[in-house]
Amino acid sequence: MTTDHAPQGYEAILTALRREIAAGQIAIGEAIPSEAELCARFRTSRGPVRQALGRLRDEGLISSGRGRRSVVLETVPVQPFDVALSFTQWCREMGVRPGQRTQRMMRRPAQRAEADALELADGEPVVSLLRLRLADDVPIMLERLTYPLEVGQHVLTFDPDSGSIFERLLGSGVDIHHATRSLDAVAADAEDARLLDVAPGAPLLRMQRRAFTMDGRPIEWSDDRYLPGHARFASTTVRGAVNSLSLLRGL
Amino acid sequence: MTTDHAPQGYEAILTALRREIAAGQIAIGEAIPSEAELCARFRTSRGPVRQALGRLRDEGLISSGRGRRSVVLETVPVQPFDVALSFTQWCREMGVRPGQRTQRMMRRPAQRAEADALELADGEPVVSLLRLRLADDVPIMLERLTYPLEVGQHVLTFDPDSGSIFERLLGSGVDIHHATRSLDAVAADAEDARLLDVAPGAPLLRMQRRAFTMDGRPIEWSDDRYLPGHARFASTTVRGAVNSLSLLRGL
DNA sequence: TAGTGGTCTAGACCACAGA
DNA sequence: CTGTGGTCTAGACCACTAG
Repeated sequence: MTTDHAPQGYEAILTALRREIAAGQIAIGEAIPSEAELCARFRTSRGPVRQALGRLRDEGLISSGRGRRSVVLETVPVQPFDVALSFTQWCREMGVRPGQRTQRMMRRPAQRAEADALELADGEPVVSLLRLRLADDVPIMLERLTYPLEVGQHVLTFDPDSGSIFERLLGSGVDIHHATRSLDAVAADAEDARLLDVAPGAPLLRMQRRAFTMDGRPIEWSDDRYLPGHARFASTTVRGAVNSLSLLRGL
Repeated sequence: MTTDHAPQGYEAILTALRREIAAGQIAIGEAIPSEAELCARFRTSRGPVRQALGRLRDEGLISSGRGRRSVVLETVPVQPFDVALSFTQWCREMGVRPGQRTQRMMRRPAQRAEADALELADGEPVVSLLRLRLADDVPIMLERLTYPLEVGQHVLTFDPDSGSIFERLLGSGVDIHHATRSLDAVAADAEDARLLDVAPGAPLLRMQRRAFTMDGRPIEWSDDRYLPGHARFASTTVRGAVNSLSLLRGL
């Protein structure tokens, strides 16, 4: 669902700068052009220029401050929303071939944790999947997905081994607007161990996710368990910018 | 290092709205005042109002879009920079009593991984600490901190059981400007197991962090291992907003 | 002191959602 | 259709940094 038209307005400035930084045309530690120079180059006023620079700052790509030139930081790449939610998109971005082996797909009554997460009554029907995800044919992650029936019907009529459920849902008009994620570590249970080919009790990195529509209805609940060493999560925090990763107390 | 003066300009709008949302004066799912209303209320133009709203959007507190009113989301709290970097600050925010039991503090030559992370030559002197961190006297996290000597000297002349190293460094004029963090899961080694009181091999949530000055010099390298169940990391991602948590390939 | 980025003003046009 | 938020313009003043 990524539009690949040449961006206009402040997004043109944003992608141009992002590209130049990524390509190393502006080295780490070097100053980017001043706002005045960017205004001239893109024939625009300061508004759009500052909008683009603000985004780069929030992403941790540059550092700026009163009186100083803005400077390129050593940085962790920031991923767009789609990549953040879709294993398939993530693989593409990483240059590996995404794969999946669906273990189970079923319609059944919601268990308590699922009902809570999806804001359903206990026992209401949900669609649940258990899929092993592969990168270049190597098992990397085990995902347990749960959808309310209304959403899950689009999944039931879909071959889950054929590609991205996320893209399928978007194509079906399901509007995923925002998501919350929680990261912790768990010991592999028997099923995890068998499918990911590790010893029972081995440490796994778990990401639990809830996805919502614009009006706040939960439409997906997932429990993804990653093999450490094959995947990790990263973030950059800059003083004065937004910091979207929080440390919370236990469940 | 948090200034507590009454904020001015767009920050006044920001904190006012944040407070109202936090206090539940605007319930989840409800619309916040329109931009025009906020302009009138704060006697300002759209610029500052939009600056405040943009921040709230990036933080995942509200959702907005063309033609629609902006709406309060169910949300994960966003933590300021200090809280994100300081266990002591985090505990205060969470309403628990921070504690620490320093196991080791020493000056020694850098090991290879440390030298890499701090951009030092192999064997250059560093200051390293091993501290068990407690919340309400319960062990929660084991931290291994490493500083280049130049920074570490401020730590050596400090009683590490007396409080926050982060605050000590800020007070010594060490300017921590940005940080990168990486999250994965590891099995507890013998030392971890003994200090955190778990079985060897038990899963731990690991956060590795590098902190930098404004000009990009690394000034801290840390490896924090959290007991799962006592702490987890969370993030909210909103379509169109910045997403500062990235999934990366293995190390 | 000259130039920078941070903030603000007071307008404007547009795409879109909801009544 | 009206009002909303998204974007843009062309100015302005300020605090600050670097030369």
